[in-house]
This record gives sequence, C-alpha cells and structure tokens, in this order.
Amino acid sequence: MSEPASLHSRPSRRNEIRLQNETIILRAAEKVFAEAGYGGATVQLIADMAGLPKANLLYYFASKEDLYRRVVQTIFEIWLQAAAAMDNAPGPVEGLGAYIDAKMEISRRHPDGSKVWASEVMHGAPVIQDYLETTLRDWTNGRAALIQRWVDEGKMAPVDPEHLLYMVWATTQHYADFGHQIQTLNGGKPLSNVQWQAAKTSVKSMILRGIGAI
Amino acid sequence: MSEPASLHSRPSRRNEIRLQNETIILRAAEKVFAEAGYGGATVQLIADMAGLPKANLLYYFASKEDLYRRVVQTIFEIWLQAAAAMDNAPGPVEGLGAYIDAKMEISRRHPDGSKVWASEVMHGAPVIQDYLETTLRDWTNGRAALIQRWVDEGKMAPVDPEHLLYMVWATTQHYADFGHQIQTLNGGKPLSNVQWQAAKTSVKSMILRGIGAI
DNA sequence: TCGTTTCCTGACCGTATGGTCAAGCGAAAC
DNA sequence: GTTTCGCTTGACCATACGGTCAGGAAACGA
Repeated sequence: MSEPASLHSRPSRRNEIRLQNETIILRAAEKVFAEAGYGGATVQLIADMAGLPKANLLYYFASKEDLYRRVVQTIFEIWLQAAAAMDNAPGPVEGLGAYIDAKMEISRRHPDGSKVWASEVMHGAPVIQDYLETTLRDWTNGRAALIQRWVDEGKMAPVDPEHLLYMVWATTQHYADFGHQIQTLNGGKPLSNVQWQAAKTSVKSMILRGIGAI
Repeated sequence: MSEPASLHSRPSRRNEIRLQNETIILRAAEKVFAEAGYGGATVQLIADMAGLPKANLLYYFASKEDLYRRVVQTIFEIWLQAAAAMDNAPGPVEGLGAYIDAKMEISRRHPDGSKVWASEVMHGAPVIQDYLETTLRDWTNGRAALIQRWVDEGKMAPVDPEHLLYMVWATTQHYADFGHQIQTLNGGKPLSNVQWQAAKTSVKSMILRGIGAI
C-alpha cells in the first residue's frame, strides 16, 4: 500500500539488485555445475564465474545444495515448456515434429542445463526424484496414451509409446549432453546454423519415418 | 628364466593377488564414479566399496585420477568391441541391427561404465580427448563411409550417416545413463528380461524403419 | 537528517580430502 | 634358517572446501 505511483517502472531498486544478482549467480552456477558436476563444482568457482565474492553468493543462497536445487528446478521448468508442444496436435507428424523441434532448440540454447539434468538423473535424481514420480510420470502416461490413440487411429505404426518417447529424449538431448563429442567429430568446430538445421531435419525425418508417420 | 615348470597354472601367487585386487578396486571405482561423479567420488568411498584400506588402493594406483583414467579406458575398450559388430555386414539390417543389439547389451551389462563415459564426455573429455580425436574419429569416418555406400547401393534411404550414428549412440546409451528415470517410470522396478527384449526390438525396428531399411 | 533495513565482504573455522610414510607382515628365494 | 621383496595399514599432513560472522556501506522511509 505504501508503494508509490508507478508499480512496474521502479521495482524499488533493491528488488532489482536482488533479482539481477540471483540471475547472474544462477547462470554461473549452471555453467559450473555442467562443467564440473555437483561434486567437482566449488562455491568459489561459481563466485569467480559470477564475478562476486564467495560470501555474497551465500548471502543470496543458503548453501551450495540450495543453489544446485534451484538450477535443476529451472531446467525442469524449461523441459515442461517444451512438453506442451505436443498438445492439441492432430497427429504424430505435427505433434512429435513440434516436440522434437522444441527439444532440439533447448539442446542448442541450454546445453548446460541439459547436462546438469542428465547428471542429476544419472546420479539417481537425489534432488528431483519426487518430480520424476509425480509430474514426469503423469506427463509421460498422458502422452503415451495420446500416442497410443494415434496408433489406434492408424496414423502411425504400432510402436511402444514409451520407447518412442525415450528415443526422442535420448536423441535430442544427445546434441547437448554429448556436444563436446559431436564438436570433436566435427573437426573441433561447433555445429553451424546450417548444421543444426540439418540435425533437426535428420532427427525428425528418421523418427517420423521410424514410426511410420511419413 | 627362473620361472618353474608350469608357466600358466601358477601365476606366481603374487601376480595373482595383484591382479585380483586391481580387479576388485577397478570394479568398485567404476561403481562409485558412476554414482557420485569424479568430483563427488572419494578414495575412501571406493576403498569401503572394495573392502580394503584406503592406503592399499593408493599402493596399487598412484592417485584417484590414475584410477579414474583406468576406468575410462576400460569402458572405451568395451565400446570398441561393440563397434566391430558392424563389420562385414552385407547391409544396414544386419550391420546396424547387430550394432544396436551389441550396444543395448552393453547398456544392460555395464550401466556404470556407460555413465562414467557419459560423464567424462559431458565434462569435456579431459582424460580421453586424444582418443576422441584419433580412434573415435577414424572409426566414425569409416562407418559413415560404409553407411554412405549402403545408401548409394539403394539399401536404405539417403540419411546423413553421422546423425544416424548419433541416434544409435544416444538411444542405446539412454537405457544405461537414464536407467534411473526409466526405472522410475516403470513403477520403480528395473526392466525385466521381457522388457529389455521389447526395448531392443522397439529400438531396432524404429531405427531400421527410420532409415528405410525395412 | 536520522534511524532502519538490506546488501556486501574479508577474515575466520571445523572438517574432509588426496596423498605420504614408516613400520610390520608373510610368502618365496637362496 | 635367513634374507629378500612385495604387500598391508594406521597414523599423519597440508590443503581446500562449505559455511559463519561481525562489522561496514549503501539504500530506503520518514
């Protein structure tokens, strides 16, 4: 109530600082966790990457684990956004096509996040186990049912929906998680725009043909 | 020259002990590195898993890094064995089919090794970068040429060989690296024999159909 | 201007880690 | 029987880590 005139033009300077620093720290943390893993990452390393004193990080985030949890949750939310790409699609070509596009785009724009996610799952999902058992399981069951419907309607070959989803996840995330290997096999250079488009096209056409949708 | 009678029946007791302990230690190390990552793994943890005093590990292996290097190299050799499955195949159905089978079998039997490999690559391959640039690159180029030949001979659709290989790697290794996620989505239970067979069949049929080989 | 709240940070602390070492042990070689 | 040599291990060490804290600086409300 004591907030003056413009509610959005002045986020009170303090909140602005807080938000900005939290963003910087989270970005640095994502990178360091991706590069070194949770155990290999140190608060000092993240602080250096963020350009802030270590004690300042621990002013904004209670602990290294807390920071890690925030990073993982952020990635999970990005993951869920792409998940919506399958909604309201008339068939597998549109639905899975859009989903693959979205996931490839995430691999390109958030490779660090993808790596942190992969690492978290590989280590037994100590932080997001409950999400796996609730949100992810529900989403997967729902989409598996949708795919099964497409099968029943003769829009694609009778493939097991879950293994199809695993293939989509695996293939798209590979371009982020194993980006270093791909880059090495690409003569040491990152994939160009053209190469990314080719990758997208290749993946989509192989998968959609693989399920008899095209 | 002073070696008595039977050269193979008595590996001189001491070599036997050495070999046996090294094996135990390497097995324990693989598991701990897979579960905790390089940074999260401690020599003490590996020693406990192996049932030996910490100082004894460091008698057989000079350092934690040395131990890790040995684990990664072992995995790379297993990887290369499966790579031979594509050799001497008349076409993609036999060649890629056998390769996918072999890689799925590795995911099932060496999930820890697969995770260590994935982790190593994700962190920029600090230990096996030279292998990536030599052995892996040569192998990949060779197989890409082979696949291209199949394409030219009309045995499969004109797909980009490298993206096809990436898809095979990603999909097969997913069952090891993301085994925990798959298990969670499977009601918390590991895949049964039947489910593993179904996974193999699904992956093979989707990929082989995806490249127009069947 | 003054009091209050939030932000900032160098110095510090207990702990855990990778690695060392010296002394002991036991099987084999002579 | 004695010597040799690789194996074994508890104790130890320097370092680096996550986290704390006290006290100062800056921003804010009145």
